[in-house]
Amino acid sequence: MKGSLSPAQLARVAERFKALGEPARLRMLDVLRHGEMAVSELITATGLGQANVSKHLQLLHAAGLVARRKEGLFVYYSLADRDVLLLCDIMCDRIHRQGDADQRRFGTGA
Amino acid sequence: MKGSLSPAQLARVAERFKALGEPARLRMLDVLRHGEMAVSELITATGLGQANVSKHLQLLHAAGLVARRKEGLFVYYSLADRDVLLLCDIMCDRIHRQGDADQRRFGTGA
DNA sequence: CCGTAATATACCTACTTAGTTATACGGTAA
DNA sequence: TTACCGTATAACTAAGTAGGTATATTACGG
Repeated sequence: MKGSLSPAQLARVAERFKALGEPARLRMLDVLRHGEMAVSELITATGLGQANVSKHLQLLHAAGLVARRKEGLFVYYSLADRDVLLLCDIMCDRIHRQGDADQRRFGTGA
Repeated sequence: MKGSLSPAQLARVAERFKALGEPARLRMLDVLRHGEMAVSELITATGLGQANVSKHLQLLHAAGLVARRKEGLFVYYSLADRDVLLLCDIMCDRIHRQGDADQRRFGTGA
């Protein structure tokens, strides 16, 4: 029930959705589906720059979407909980269902 | 399965999450839970400016989150489908569950 | 036709942010 | 200690965007 949310809570909900509203971050979360991963692995897996990945991870962590674990030189990140994937899957379902209906606004891809 | 999404589809998923990542738009969607509503009603209900509401509605419509219906001078907007609320409720659930744990980053609320 | 109401859009300003490069921090190994 | 590796952060640029005011568009009533 969204009506029971204070403005601060509303802002937190928005913060989290906004964190999901970036293709690079969605890709990182998708990569993390395979399990806990160090920053350097995410860099390799996504092809993004090191500083960029680090910043995205800070943001995802602040939004409570990923968890951190330090071990020596490495910092391992993982999905905070299964809701993260649940949200993504619901949204992806919509994409698949609407499919071609949406493509007209994008051409055939790219 | 996010892995099956093309870059274009990934961008669409991000577009939709981003559309949800704004408190003003979340409020508008929340208001629309009561049913179809004209722009002027949304302006009154949210207290936002007319041009601002109109722009937010265009964005929500482009993201496929709301539906439009014209009738004379009025344009009625409504939630595109129940997934919109489902997503919000899942996210709100997280907020409620994590509750105080998150508040420490925000003080007692603004 | 003209005036008016409801909505959309153009334009502007201030703010946010993705991405980059360079550098700082923290931990390890020699 | 010094050198090095993994990660974080600072500083900057460029692009996006929320919000406002003013104007355009559309549809109705007179």
